[in-house]
Amino acid sequence: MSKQADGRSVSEGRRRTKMSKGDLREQALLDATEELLRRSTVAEMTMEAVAKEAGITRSAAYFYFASKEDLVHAVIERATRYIYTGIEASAKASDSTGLQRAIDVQVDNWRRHGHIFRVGVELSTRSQYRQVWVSLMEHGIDLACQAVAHDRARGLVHGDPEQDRAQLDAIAWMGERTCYLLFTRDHSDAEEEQLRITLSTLAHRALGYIATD
Amino acid sequence: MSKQADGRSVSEGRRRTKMSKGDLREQALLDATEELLRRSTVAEMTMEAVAKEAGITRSAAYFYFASKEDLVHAVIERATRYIYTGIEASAKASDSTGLQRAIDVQVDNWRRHGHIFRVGVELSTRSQYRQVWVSLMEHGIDLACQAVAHDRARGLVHGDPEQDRAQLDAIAWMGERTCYLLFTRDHSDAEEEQLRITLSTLAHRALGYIATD
DNA sequence: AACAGAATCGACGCAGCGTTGACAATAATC
DNA sequence: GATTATTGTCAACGCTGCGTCGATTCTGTT
Repeated sequence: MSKQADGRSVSEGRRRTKMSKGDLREQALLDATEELLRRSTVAEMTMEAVAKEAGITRSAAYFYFASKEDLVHAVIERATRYIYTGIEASAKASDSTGLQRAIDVQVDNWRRHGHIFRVGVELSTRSQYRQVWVSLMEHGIDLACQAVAHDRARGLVHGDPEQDRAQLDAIAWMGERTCYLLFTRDHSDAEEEQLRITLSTLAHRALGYIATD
Repeated sequence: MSKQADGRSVSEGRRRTKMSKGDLREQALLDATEELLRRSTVAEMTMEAVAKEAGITRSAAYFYFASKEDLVHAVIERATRYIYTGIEASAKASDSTGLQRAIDVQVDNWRRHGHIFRVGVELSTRSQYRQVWVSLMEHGIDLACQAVAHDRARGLVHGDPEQDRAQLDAIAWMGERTCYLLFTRDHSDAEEEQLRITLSTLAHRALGYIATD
């Protein structure tokens, strides 16, 4: 669909890569898209609307992004970069377990970037883009894995670490799915908290954390 | 979108409900759709193709189903009815726990009806159709709940049953998501077995089943 | 035979995506 | 500052695919 091997992002029309005035338009398009996606699904959102919101013509938009999907893809990538740094940052210590923190990070990210994550999930049903979403998840799972390993080193976990990866994999997708369902409908703070507790309890028990609940 | 309050299914064009020759065509359309959906996503599948496969014109198809989504919806409903009966049937006793059986049923259903389930997941990102899929899942969760209650009565589970429902909810969606990911890509039998084990272990530990692993 | 309803089809309108080619603005080079 | 290349813009076009309509044929009933 687009190049990815070379330096730059997956999404460019016929544009050269060089700093210029039009880069503002590119940003404007990304902003417009992200904004519109807050209230519509990918299918509902139209290029006409995006272009209008960004102050240009629909066809002009195709100068910057080769296709609608590429545009959406770019929005996700941009958000992803931002989110990644957030994940690393919150790896600082606290009194709770590393696993607990990993779960908190996931739920927090859904709270803050739910509109983007929602789009990621939607797009992940298209075979060409599934990998984008899966990769993002796997990055999170890697971090969770490290957190659990660290917890083990602190003697917080019993049982063998053989299955940790497989379990965390399943747990992460459980979090994704339940968060998706919660954050794409009206819900109370209490429900969020309840979900956080459920996921936490479940994960700690499953991995063999010594009881503290 | 369509009526649902009265007797019949959600999907009818302008057709009267009466047994006739054209009912065969209706079946043919459903069959054609199910067949095409084995190899395409909903978005990729075209009404032209479905109609051709069923031996009629595209516009003729609209005599039977008001829209493409309604047609797909009908396919899911038909399969769902079939699957429901299968679920009830497999509630017969065995040496394993009820929870184990519930998980086996889920994985088995993905093995057998994966192509339909995949479509359900795809369609569930459309707000109008999410409920269809959620309802199907909830039906399964209800059964799993009963199974666990029964296991408790047999003394297989310790801890309080307070959170059972919430936990099973999360566990079910974990199963859905991981099965979706596995069954929509090439995979070996071993991977299926591994998934089954992971889900099973995780669920039993989380709910407080007495250790047998 | 006559009639009603069931079923079929071709043609139409429409939304939305992506393309093209001509043109304007901006920057680079001399 | 004039020439040229690059960057950016847009209107018009073509295309696919969905859903609709009205005219027409088929089928069974009285």
